[in-house]
Amino acid sequence: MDALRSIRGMNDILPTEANHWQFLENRVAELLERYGYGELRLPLVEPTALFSRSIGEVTDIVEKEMYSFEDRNGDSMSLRPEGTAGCVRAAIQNNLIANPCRLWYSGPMFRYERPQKGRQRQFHQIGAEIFGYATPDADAELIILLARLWRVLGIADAVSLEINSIGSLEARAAYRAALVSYLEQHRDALDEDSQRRLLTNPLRILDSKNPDTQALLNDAPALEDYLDEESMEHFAALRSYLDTAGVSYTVNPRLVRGLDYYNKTVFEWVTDKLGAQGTVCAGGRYDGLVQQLGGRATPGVGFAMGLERLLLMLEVCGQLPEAKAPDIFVVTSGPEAQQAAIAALEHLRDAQPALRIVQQLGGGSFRSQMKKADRSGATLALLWGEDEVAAGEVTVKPLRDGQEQVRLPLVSLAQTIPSLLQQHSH
RNA sequence: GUGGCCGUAGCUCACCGGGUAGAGCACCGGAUUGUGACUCCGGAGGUAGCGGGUUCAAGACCCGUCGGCCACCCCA
Repeated sequence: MDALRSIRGMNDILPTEANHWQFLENRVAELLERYGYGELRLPLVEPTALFSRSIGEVTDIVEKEMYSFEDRNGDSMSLRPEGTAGCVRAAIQNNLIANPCRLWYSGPMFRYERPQKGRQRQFHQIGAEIFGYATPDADAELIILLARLWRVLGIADAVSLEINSIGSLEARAAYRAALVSYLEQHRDALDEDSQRRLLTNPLRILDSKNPDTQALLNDAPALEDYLDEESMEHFAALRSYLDTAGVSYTVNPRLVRGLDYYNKTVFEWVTDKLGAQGTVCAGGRYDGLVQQLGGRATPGVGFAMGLERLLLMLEVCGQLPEAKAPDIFVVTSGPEAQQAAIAALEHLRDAQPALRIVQQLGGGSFRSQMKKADRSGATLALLWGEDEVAAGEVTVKPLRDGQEQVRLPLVSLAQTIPSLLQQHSH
């Protein structure tokens, strides 16, 4: 019988890697809490309509990338392809937006795409949203927080910030019409994908990777010429906050985003170190979304970062934490010694809860147990044999620095171990 | 959804249309019967992704399929 496999693009995270995940998740969570964000834990499955109404009916995400199905009641539901929609839904449903608030969430997202580097079908994001402030200081806080995060993670030199304003809904609609009208006159010069986007999502043509298309865009109407006064002021204020905070950025007038709900500010942190999937974190403002999803009109702004991509960044930048070796590896010889060791180790764990203590299971010759002790990377080996049991003692052998082993009375083990570890760790 | 490259031991990879498919690392045992690392000796581990075809002969060539990687697309 063929062994079953995980679904394509949905990967197991193995222990070594899980350490890296914990490291990253802990750093991000600590920082968000420091800025006063509260965690929200959200369902992985939501009504399909939540996503089609927020992300946009004709976006690729909704049209061909969602895992949608009917439950036994016949209701259409979907695995969430992103986090903002669910967060907004929860904020409305639980009336979190009665007052302004800062929220964050994390977890797996699902999109049916062809897997490649930095892109899988189940991927993980941490996102944060601010509700209730129309002012650009909210946009600035998020971006400044992120700049700090990259410094904390040691990847600040490898990412750069691009920002843009896509204006109000009305400004964007006017611009879209002008852009489409221009591009339709040059339809034949457009690449195939952009011709398709002309009908579905014309603004996305702006960040096409096709050089001919980009050349054509040089003479196209510019988004910034269509911006409304309020959006321009908002954008100028944001830039000034960033300047003051010392956050450097480039204004990319062709930066749009794939999701329909954005207005005014959009931003992306990008890198050239991850191949084709260079966006590590992205976000923007969505002042109409809460109302669109049935809540009282409430401005919002937020971001999401891709954890798989950030882990790749940490690896590239040499910022992953070292594997955790045990502090102590326990070797025993004979059944009496094993009995004595089990009892003694539980006392030690009571007295020193922070220690990582690994006991050899399944017996084996003393020699092979010692080999395992060495391979484990432990700082100290604790050795119990007949002699030690008879004497009520234990042998402590340093494994890393070539120092001599010592024998201790069992009763003093718990209090002596910390200084021995200190002394012999490399 | 489209295209390119790739599937041989747990891992990294060799091989050559013709003998029983190899190496390094890892693993197990021993040299050292209570002491790891360095060294030496031995061992286990493979239906060559799967299915079909060509051939006297296929792991190798062809087709299909599944999987992986990369790019397009999409986006975190």
